[in-house]
Amino acid sequence: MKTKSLEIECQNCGLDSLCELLDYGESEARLPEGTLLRSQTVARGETIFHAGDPFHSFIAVKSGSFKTTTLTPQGQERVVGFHLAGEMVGTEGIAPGSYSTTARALEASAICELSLGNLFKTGCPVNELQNRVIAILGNEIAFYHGLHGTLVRQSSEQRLAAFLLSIYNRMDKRGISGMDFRLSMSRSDIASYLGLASETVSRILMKLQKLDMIKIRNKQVQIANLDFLEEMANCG
Amino acid sequence: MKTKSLEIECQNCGLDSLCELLDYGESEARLPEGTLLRSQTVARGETIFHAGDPFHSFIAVKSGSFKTTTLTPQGQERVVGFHLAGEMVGTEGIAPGSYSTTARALEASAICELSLGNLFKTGCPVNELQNRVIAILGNEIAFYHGLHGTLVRQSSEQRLAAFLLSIYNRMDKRGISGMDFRLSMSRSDIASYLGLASETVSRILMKLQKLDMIKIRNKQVQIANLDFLEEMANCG
DNA sequence: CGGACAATTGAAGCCATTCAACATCCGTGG
DNA sequence: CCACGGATGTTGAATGGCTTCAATTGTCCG
Repeated sequence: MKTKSLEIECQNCGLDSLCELLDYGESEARLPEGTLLRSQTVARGETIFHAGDPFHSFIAVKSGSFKTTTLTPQGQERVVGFHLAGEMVGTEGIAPGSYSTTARALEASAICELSLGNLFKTGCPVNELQNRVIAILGNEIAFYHGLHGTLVRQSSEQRLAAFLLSIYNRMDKRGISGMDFRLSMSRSDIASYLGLASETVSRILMKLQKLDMIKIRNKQVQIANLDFLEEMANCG
Repeated sequence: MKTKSLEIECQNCGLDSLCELLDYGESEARLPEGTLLRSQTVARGETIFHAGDPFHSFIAVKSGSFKTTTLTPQGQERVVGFHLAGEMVGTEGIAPGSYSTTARALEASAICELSLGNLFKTGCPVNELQNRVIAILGNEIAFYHGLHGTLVRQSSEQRLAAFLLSIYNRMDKRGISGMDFRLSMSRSDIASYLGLASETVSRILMKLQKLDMIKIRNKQVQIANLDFLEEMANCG
């Protein structure tokens, strides 16, 4: 692609509240080896953890994007999440102690890792650290909780409109305009995520374009009428 | 109903890891007033918080059950969660600082409340307390995350079978046999939760009975063939 | 006992899937 | 740089599942 993968600012990253406490200023040198791994690059298609792997660190997407998938009992992949720049990946593994999904890069990406095991050996104020972990987890709960509304609506148009809006909102929240973005995932990934057939995703996207809500060219999406899109997501 | 609402043991409650730290033994007297409110009774139909209310405490269901709902832009209620004895309610409000749902008792119930504001004024070991809060939140993330698989599957049979299984598993986890239980919510509540029409819920439940997977009489459900039910939830 | 509400059942219509064919994109190697 | 081939995306037609509307039955609570 011609578009360079944009690296988000630390201040717009989901891990920032922890990083800030750990290493802003001169303190980074005091961290145990391997505690904070900045901007590890990940090639397109590469996985950063597999379902069943032990949970080992907090991971935030620094640039690019990931999909998380589970295997159905029949052995086919089901997409359960997309993770954009600035967002966390793999938080579902914290309490069980192991990941329940496999995370794969949808494009050339970069991640930051913060090791949980080493975290509490640092000399930094643990109270504050834990409070910020609690805040991060609370945000994850709120996000996953809010998903219900967008996934369990009958009309495929509503679901797809809501999906596009969610990407718009998530990018906007991280300080990047979401009016124009690239869908790094395939149509069938979207279909799997929303519980639709990939053909249906194609059809609806074309329809949204005919209705002048979006302009879509391959993977590039431009939101043409935000209000109209929101109306469709809400009302049908 | 003839069936008496069963109060779960503290050791099977989602809040227990916190309560244990706070007041087992003789320490309860030292807690600030209103920190821990044990077994507040809630009448059927009563709400314990509304969407938009400020988050004020960790809430666990001690007995009975609740539904959490949001209002669609058209003003109709959408069920986004059911909360059984031993489970937490309202955790989605922690990070935003306000609830995004309204929680209503589906039957005569009881809850325990643990005030977040007063929590850290106690003389108890805050580190350990925070660690347990983190564990609780992690569990919530894992639960909500796992929902995706059961909600986003096309066949209504699969969704309903998975729904019944989830109740079975959740009761089992809390030390109550889930082979025989009472559905405290209405058919239309289930329908709203799963994104189906209430008529479809009725039809599928009757069909599951005809297939000898369950026995159902009004709200009373008995699982007759667990393996078969699991097979349907997984394969179709 | 009666009335309101909830649940079941039937019939018709629509929407999404499925299967199939075709078009386009994109990386690869000539 | 262009041609090629596999992968991905689009489009069409037919089937089937779920919804909708409607009527009936059943249940709960005054």
